[in-house]
Amino acid sequence: MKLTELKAIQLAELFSALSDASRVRIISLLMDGEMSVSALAKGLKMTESAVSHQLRGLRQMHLVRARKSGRQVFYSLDDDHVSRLFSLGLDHVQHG
Amino acid sequence: MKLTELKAIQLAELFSALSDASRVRIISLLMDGEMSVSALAKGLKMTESAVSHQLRGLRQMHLVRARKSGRQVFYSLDDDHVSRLFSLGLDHVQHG
DNA sequence: GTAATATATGAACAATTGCTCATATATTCA
DNA sequence: TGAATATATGAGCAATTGTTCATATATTAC
Repeated sequence: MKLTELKAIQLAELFSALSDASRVRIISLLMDGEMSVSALAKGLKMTESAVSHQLRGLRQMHLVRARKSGRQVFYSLDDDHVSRLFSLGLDHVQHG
Repeated sequence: MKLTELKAIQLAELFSALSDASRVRIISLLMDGEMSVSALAKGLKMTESAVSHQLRGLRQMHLVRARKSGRQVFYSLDDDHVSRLFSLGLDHVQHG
C-alpha cells in the first residue's frame, strides 16, 4: 500500500496519542462516559495538571471532546473510532 | 472500563509500535506482502540499519514476523490484528 | 470587590526515542 | 580459504516526551 509521507505522519500521530499508559488509562475511563478533569485525576491518582496536559494532546488529536459546565470541564470520547481502536488493541494484547 | 496497570502498559506499548512515521511506512509496505530488509530500505529511502532497528521493535511487539532465506530476511505482518489496526487508524485520519 | 475552586499553560528537567556510524554475525560464491 | 553481500547490534547523540512546579485564567460564592 502506497502511503504519502503526510498520511504516514498523521497516522503515527494518531497512534502516538494512544502510546502512553496514562493516556490509555484516561481513554479507558472515558469508555464509560464523560468525566471531569478532577474526577479523572482522582481515579488515576495523577495530578490535575498532568491529566490536563494529556487531555490537551488528546483534544488536539480529536480523540476526546470537552464540554464546559460551570467551573468544570467534562471530557468524553470524540467518536467511535477511538473506542474501536482501543478495543481492537486490547484484543491484540489479550490473545496476542 | 477498569484496566489494570499492566494492561494499560501493554496497550500503550502496542500503540507505541505504530507511533512513528517510519514504522507506519514499513507496515504500509508490508500490507502488500513480505519484503526483505533491503527492499524496505530502498522503498523507504532509509538506511538498512535504521530499518533493521525498527523491525526489531516491531518483531518484539509481534507485529511482524521474520523468515530467513539465504542471506535475506523477509518480513511480513504477524497477524491480521495489525492490518486491522492500521486500516482503522487510516479511516480515522482520512475522514476525521 | 475578595476568596476559593477548577482547569490550563509555560518552563524546566529526567527519561526515552530514532537515527548514524562502526562493527559483528551469517551466508554465498569464487 | 577469503571476499562480497545481507542483516543485526551497540554506542553515542540530538530531538522528543511526560512529569512537576509555579503561575494564569475563568467561574462561583461571599
